[in-house]
Amino acid sequence: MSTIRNKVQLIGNVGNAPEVRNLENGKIVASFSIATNEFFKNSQGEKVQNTQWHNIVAWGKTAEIVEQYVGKGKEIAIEGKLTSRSYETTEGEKKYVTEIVANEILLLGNAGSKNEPGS
Amino acid sequence: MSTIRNKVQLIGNVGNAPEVRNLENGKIVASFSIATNEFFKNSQGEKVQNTQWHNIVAWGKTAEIVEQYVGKGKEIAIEGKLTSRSYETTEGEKKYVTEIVANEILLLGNAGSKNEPGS
Amino acid sequence: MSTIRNKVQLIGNVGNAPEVRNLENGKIVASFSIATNEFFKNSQGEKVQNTQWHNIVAWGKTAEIVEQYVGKGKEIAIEGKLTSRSYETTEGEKKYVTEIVANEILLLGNAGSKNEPGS
Amino acid sequence: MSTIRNKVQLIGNVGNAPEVRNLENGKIVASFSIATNEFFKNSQGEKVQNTQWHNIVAWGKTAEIVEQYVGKGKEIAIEGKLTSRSYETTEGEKKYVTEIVANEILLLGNAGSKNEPGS
DNA sequence: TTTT
DNA sequence: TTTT
Repeated sequence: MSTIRNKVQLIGNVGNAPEVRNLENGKIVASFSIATNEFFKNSQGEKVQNTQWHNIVAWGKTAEIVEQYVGKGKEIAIEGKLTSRSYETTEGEKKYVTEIVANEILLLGNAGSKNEPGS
Repeated sequence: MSTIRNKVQLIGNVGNAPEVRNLENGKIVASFSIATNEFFKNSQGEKVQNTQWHNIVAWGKTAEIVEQYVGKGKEIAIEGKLTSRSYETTEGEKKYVTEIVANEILLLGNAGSKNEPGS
Repeated sequence: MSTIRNKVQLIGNVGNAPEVRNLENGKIVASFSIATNEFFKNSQGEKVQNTQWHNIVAWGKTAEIVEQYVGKGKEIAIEGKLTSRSYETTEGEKKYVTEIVANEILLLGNAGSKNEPGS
Repeated sequence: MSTIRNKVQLIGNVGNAPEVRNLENGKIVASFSIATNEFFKNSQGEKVQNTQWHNIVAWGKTAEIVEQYVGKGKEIAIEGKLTSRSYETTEGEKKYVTEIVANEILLLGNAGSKNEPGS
């Protein structure tokens, strides 16, 4: 899989408990969101925070790492590729989704296990 | 501007003539799309191409570079940050847009000027 | 400063107390090393660690951040460009040095202040 | 192979014909150098070019791509990890080498084959 | 929905 | 010279 043309690198905090599903075809997929926070000063000199939320999807072995180690609030680094896809809602409305398909995840700082908040 | 937490790097081809606008506040903004192509073999061993389209936005000096040098079909490298925003259509429908705000653009290969397709 | 052509990104641990110097020309420069650790299994299935050491240099505002927040053992992410330079020793021997000139540094995990090991 | 902790990305021109060797253990390795050029204005407002040279090493399948497609002067993008190693010369002098072990190579612009200078 |  |  060539990724040099399409690469996303994020360092941020996990926003929710990852959802991990075992598909009928035997594949495993994990999805969760992460927040990247940017801090800067506005024109009045006040500290301002800009938070961006990103949808992350992981497959296979990477999904298993998510299942074992990634929990809400954890600080992680991820690398992946930026993808968009569309689907139709049950009402027939077309929806567009942008996701990052992660190919690497790194636990940062006080990782601990998913349920033990670090040690 | 800190970008180490939120970074997108794309190498691909420009899909349309960039739209450049001079805003009332004196700022300049350019927008265009680029396609990243990934080639791989499917389960039947056939060569398959996966194309992803990305919305790019550039401000200020970077927008001026776009105006001068970036044209449809050109191969470029861009680096920026991944952002999402929402707006309401005139029909009151809420729309979500994901864009890459470019902070650096590099013209690759046989660039030429915007209107002379290379030499 | 264009960095899209020459970019290094490291996530690792600081190996020594950074040396910060105020030069005669009024500039400030900080230098330190960081270790990046890669873990893998060898052909006997044993866990092996490959550690690479990197020389980091930071100037100006980035050097001041180093002075204030970066201490031995801290986990950090850095981004910069890869540079090589040569110099002659007092014995007249030519030496080559490869360094990463950091333009961005991010403190990870339980950062704390330089002298208080986190909280 | 985890690369998220140690990543180098270069876009530049190949400086020499790659040397490709088939080792006794059946492995193949390619080595070459690339130049990254940075353009800026000095304190007198003159345009200045800073060129950095980098040693690239590629193994296996990536080495074969080098052998087939990478020639002197070509513009390429590479991604890899930064490594240092030492060896002793036949005179017993210890030498240090810094190299980028490439895991991905992308031919840019007017690629052509190695011996046909593009088409 | 995270974090500082 | 770091860390897990």
